Amino acid sequence: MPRRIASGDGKPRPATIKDVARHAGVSVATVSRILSGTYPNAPATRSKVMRAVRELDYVPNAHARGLAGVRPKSVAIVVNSVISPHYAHVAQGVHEEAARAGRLCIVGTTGGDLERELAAIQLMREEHAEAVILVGNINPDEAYRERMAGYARALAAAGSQLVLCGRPPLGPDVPAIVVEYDNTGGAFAATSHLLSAGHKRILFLGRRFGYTTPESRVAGYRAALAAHGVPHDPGLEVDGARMVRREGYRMMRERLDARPRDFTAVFAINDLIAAGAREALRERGLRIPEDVSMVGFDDLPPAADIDLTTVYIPHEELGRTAVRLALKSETPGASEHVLLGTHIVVRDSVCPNVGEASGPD
Amino acid sequence: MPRRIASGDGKPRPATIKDVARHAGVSVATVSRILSGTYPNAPATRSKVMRAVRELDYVPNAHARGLAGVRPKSVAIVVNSVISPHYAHVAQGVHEEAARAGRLCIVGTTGGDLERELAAIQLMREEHAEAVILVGNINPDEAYRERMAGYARALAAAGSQLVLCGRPPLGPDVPAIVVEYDNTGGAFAATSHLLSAGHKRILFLGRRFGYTTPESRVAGYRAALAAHGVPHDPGLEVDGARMVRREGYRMMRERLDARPRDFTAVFAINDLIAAGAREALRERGLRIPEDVSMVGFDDLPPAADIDLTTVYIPHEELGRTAVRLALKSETPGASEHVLLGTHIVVRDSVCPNVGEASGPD
DNA sequence: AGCACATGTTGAACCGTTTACACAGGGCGC
DNA sequence: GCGCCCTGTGTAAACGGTTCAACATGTGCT
Repeated sequence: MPRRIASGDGKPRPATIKDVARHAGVSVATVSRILSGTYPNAPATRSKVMRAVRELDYVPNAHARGLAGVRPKSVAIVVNSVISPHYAHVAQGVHEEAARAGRLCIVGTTGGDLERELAAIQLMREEHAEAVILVGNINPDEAYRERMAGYARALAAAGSQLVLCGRPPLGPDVPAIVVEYDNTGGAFAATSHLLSAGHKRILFLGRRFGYTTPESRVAGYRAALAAHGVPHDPGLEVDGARMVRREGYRMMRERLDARPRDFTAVFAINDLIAAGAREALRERGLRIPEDVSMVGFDDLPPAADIDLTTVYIPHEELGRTAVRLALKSETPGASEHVLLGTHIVVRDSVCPNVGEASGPD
Repeated sequence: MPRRIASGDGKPRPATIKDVARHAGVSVATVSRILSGTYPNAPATRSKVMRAVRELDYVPNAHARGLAGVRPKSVAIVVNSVISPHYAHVAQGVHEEAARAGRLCIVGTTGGDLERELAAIQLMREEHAEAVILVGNINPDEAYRERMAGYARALAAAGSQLVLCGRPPLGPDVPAIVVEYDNTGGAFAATSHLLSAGHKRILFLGRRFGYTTPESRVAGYRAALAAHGVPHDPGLEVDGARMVRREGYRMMRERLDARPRDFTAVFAINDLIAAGAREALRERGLRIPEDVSMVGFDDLPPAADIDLTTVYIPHEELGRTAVRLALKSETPGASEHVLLGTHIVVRDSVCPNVGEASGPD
């Protein structure tokens, strides 16, 4: 039965190491050493102390320990949102690996707002976490680079390892571990898959300038067209804003409203966009894959539900790798660059193209 | 240009409040008071200090502050998994409200394992977070109650407010804020919806004994049958293990393998189960809603994709309310009980039943 | 001129832990 | 019997903030 120490005014307060020391009849140093387990100690003393710990229900104070120079057992992660499946899966990987190493996770969300991201990092500097993992797509303009580089150096000075996850390096002189996945290769494979089925008019849905992830995927799309000797029509690249289902619906619907259909296949920049576009096509009586072929990107839950052929990203592996590398590096401020592979997952959303090279109708 | 203090060996180290004080030519007490903003101070001093803070890129050390008796600005949350949509949405609500209040979130995951949950709480006690929010379904046996009650009191003693989110109270004498949603009412509404369409043989998919959430939903199902004067057939309640898609598929598939179909409608305990069951039905050539009507529970992403009528749970509101109530209560150890409403969301998965009362065939 | 009083600032104690350093006592070789 | 190492323990000084009590300084009142 744990008994709580009563302070002067009768309110219970958590037991401290001093209480344990008094209870066990030893000094605080002895208690500390026995609990840390890294110093020689006599079995008799040890059992006395452990009993006191149990009886008083003592847990060490993380703040005091942190102050005393022990790096806190925590990993910080900054994501756009925790309900966006990609971020959630990366976060899951981070949590798994962190839990395995006995670490807690400190999570900050940004809603895609750069200022909120920087504010979160600032708060995390105060926490002195072992690692600060920034995940996801970003618009890396010059001002951002400047500020983030400063934060990177500040984190290194505070002893925290910065990790960029699915985001390009900040520059050669900025200390950070970078864990990326192969966007361009995945987009190349997806586009090639459609091209091999005979499609030549492939709509790219969700282009977005300035953001690294969409740009890499567009690059893969174009490279595949070039490799197959299919002419590139910029008119087939549709710009999108947010990477959500509704936006996919909007893009496809507006496209179909604006002009006759001039494509036989769609490469959606991610599965959510694909799901939205699919809905807009269905409203027009167009079915997948009979009338229109489609490939997505991400291989997240909606893909399986709608039988979508898509590109698999090792979401959780990204998170796990980020934590592993960060905890491995002794000296914060390490630099490293890892690229994880992607691959295509074939389901039932692509049919051979039997129509005209320039499209149906 | 922030300049970092160089320690003896040349390595940069983060600036401390002493550095700021020296740089500004005042005492540390003055710096502390100006930064906390709660004491009177002269404008001239203030600007001197603020300039020093900027120039040295000073951020306060959360551990030191925590040690000095200021409650850390953080909220802890324990969930089953961060990729399970329900938990993710609740967590999103927690994050939103926490971010609004300038708090970081400390997240622990359990994978549904009670020991890991208790271990996470133990770690969180060390952190002295303002609130510890436990979310989700649980199997509250007596041993669990005992231990959790002990933890609740320990948290209260440490000044942290315990919040149970979507989980029943631990007992009258255990200090905790409880935020639940109306499982029974939602299940009643869903079942009534099917009954009103003329269905009398309604399969309940995903019963699970001992767990609070499934039990409340079964209770709502039975109450609706009783209210409509429809006899209750225990043979229509199918037991499930985990609340995932695969399990829904398994249950429906085994049911259809085992005996002729003796139901015209399905009430799935959640949307994931519904999605899996739908797949198994489709493999048998049974379509929704033409051949079988179906209602789910949760109103999470898969539901919209498969046009599923379902019961809406205020996931994010649960998280927001938990944080709001926890931060509101001055004295940790407050007790409160809130019940949030649910309502049915009608999509396209229910048809009027035109067959026999006892089912088709 | 003397006093009360508000305003700003400071020195120092304190929070709970780790750890460098000092030291006690026992076994051992000389 | 003496010095030595070895093992285990204690003392006290950090760590970086907050805050209480004390103290200057300036202002208005008698």
